[in-house]
Amino acid sequence: MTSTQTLPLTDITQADACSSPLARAAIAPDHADALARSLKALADPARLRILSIVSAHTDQEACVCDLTDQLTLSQPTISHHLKVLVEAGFLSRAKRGTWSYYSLVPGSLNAVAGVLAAV
Amino acid sequence: MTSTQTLPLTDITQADACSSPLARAAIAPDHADALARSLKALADPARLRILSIVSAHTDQEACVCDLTDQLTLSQPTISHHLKVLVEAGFLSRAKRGTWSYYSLVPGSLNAVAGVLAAV
DNA sequence: CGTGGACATCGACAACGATCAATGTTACCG
DNA sequence: CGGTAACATTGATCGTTGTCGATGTCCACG
Repeated sequence: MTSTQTLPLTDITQADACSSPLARAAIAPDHADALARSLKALADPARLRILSIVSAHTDQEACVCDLTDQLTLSQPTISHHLKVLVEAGFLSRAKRGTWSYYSLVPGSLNAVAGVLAAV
Repeated sequence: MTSTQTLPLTDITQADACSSPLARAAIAPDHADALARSLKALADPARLRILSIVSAHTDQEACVCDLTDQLTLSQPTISHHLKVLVEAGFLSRAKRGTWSYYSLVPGSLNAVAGVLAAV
């Protein structure tokens, strides 16, 4: 194949020759920022285990004593993680008597997973 | 086939009265650790934009000059983010001539999304 | 009331991570 | 051969974050 160098398909307005054309638009910066915030709330082993323990219960609900029992972390640390997950919209808090019950926000995890797969 | 419905619904070794029974097992600690590492690599706006820019190209491939053009970050910083994404298994690097081309590892994002939805 | 239990908040500390300037490395070109 | 362009690596800085002990708050129960 002689390298005739004839590739005038279009006069590409490309910045450089190394670049290939785009099939679609990239993610918007503020969208990336929001998704990164959600992922940051999930990107911790303790918080993932908390979410899993909560969702493993039959009523999708667990109290803090369930978590302090299974995680080898101090109670203030677990409270901190719970706060992060609530503020990120993955858990909701309900106080009944002396106990605080945390439950999964339905669809929140699947929403992030869906957005992530679409990146 | 033996039914796995061997749940002794009676007196479970429940720690406290506040706890409800479990429907399934929680995530394993080392599994949570691995997932957290993957999510940590994704939990950054710049890295999400990099992945999006790469996957927006028709051949799922982009060179560094494409990224320095669109991201308002220094070239060393972008190189750092690319290294993180490669080591996490989301991107692969191919050097051709002077240029380095990064391409998506097929299925890597969907795999994390799937695991995340199953937590 | 007062006491104890369940949980949240505060303050501090150590480790991590995102960023950049400077420099190094490699390939292409005259 | 220089020289330049593309990209990686290094070193340093500085904000962020996971963790814990100490303390505070609220509720239940004698």
